[in-house]
Amino acid sequence: MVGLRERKKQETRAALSWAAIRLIVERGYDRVLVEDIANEAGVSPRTFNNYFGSKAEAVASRHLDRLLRMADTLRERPADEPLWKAITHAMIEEHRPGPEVRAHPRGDRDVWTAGLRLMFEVPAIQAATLRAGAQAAEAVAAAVGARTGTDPATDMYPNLVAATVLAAQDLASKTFMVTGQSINVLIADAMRQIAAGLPPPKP
Amino acid sequence: MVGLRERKKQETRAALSWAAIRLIVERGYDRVLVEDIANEAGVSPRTFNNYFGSKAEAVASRHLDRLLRMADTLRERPADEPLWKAITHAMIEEHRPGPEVRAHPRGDRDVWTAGLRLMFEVPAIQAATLRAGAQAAEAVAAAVGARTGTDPATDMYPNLVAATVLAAQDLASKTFMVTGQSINVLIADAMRQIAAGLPPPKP
DNA sequence: TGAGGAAAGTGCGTGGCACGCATGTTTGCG
DNA sequence: CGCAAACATGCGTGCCACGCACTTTCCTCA
Repeated sequence: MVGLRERKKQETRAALSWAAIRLIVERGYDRVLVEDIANEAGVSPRTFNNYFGSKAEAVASRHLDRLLRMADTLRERPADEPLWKAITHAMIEEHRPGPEVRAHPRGDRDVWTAGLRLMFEVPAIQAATLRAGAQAAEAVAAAVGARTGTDPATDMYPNLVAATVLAAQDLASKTFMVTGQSINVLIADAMRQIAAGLPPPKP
Repeated sequence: MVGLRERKKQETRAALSWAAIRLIVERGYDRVLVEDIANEAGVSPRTFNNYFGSKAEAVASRHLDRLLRMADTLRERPADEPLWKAITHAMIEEHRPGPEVRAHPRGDRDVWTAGLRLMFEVPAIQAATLRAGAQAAEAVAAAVGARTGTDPATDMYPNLVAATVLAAQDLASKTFMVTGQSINVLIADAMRQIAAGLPPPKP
């Protein structure tokens, strides 16, 4: 049962995050005040900091949500599916624009890549994004642990897998941004190389 | 030729970083002002921000330096050494306390682990540390690219290797912090698993 | 060797941010 | 319907990051 309270809260959170991204893409990071974002989202400036600890965190929160959904998706893959196949599926799955993206006005490719660019180029946002990745890695490690019968608290294995997966995700995004190749292909390629032990290319 | 100017600068930088770590370990992150750190390092508060953009960055800078030295070390390994062996060597090499650590009063194990703890537990420092890792990853990718004849700008391979190596480094540190196992053993183990393609454990 | 210039250190001022606290307002539940 | 908890808001505060102008220190080259 999801109360109206919880729903409103998620809406406000999403509105703030969207507003932050949109305004910062338009004007640049330090020409956007917290006040602007709050106004855009129809909420008081003080409320902004009830949801996010900083502008950067607001921008990164959409990334975090996506990664956490990926971890959930991984949990729901059939248990007898091979690990690497399940992970690759989960990753690709979450790169399809969700309903809230389609519902949003002008949530198209340009805005998406512009947002990506922020994540890699604005120092404060890069830091927040990486931190989101670290949080998500815990969730992924838990999922991998559940699937392989290893304990993330004592065993490096699931954490290694999680960290590697997150790295592949970041790298595929970065490469997509630069070369424009299909992100699904990039992800699949990265995962294939990792599962093969990253052997040096034979020249 | 290294002028006195450059030397002084590095000394000030190191003094600020040390002061930041020491004070924050003692009192906690938000009970240390930039002013305190500057005083401790014998420099004006304004000067602090000529070296670092934030308290967190000052703490993370030692980590960054270490990782960059690791990239250099990797470049200097014999060219005919297998890639994974060279990387593992470089990683372990840089985990020996350098001369500036031994020279420093009380630069012992407890301070080291306390500093590590900061990196994982204080949000702002975690973010700065991760960002340092991302910077270092570029240097490592360049070294791997040089060694394998791949181009980090266009090829995912060296970047995948770099990201994975950095992840192993972080994870080994974290595991060391929790379990107290030998960091060298942890690094070697992590690298072995990665080079083997992270196969799921057969129960 | 000493004068010019670049780089580093410093003091001051400012806009903005993160957050504690107190208060009003909405929501869920018995 | 009414109460308690959760949430939104306003206000105030301490700190921070940084621009600018000025002084001091060091390097270079004629």
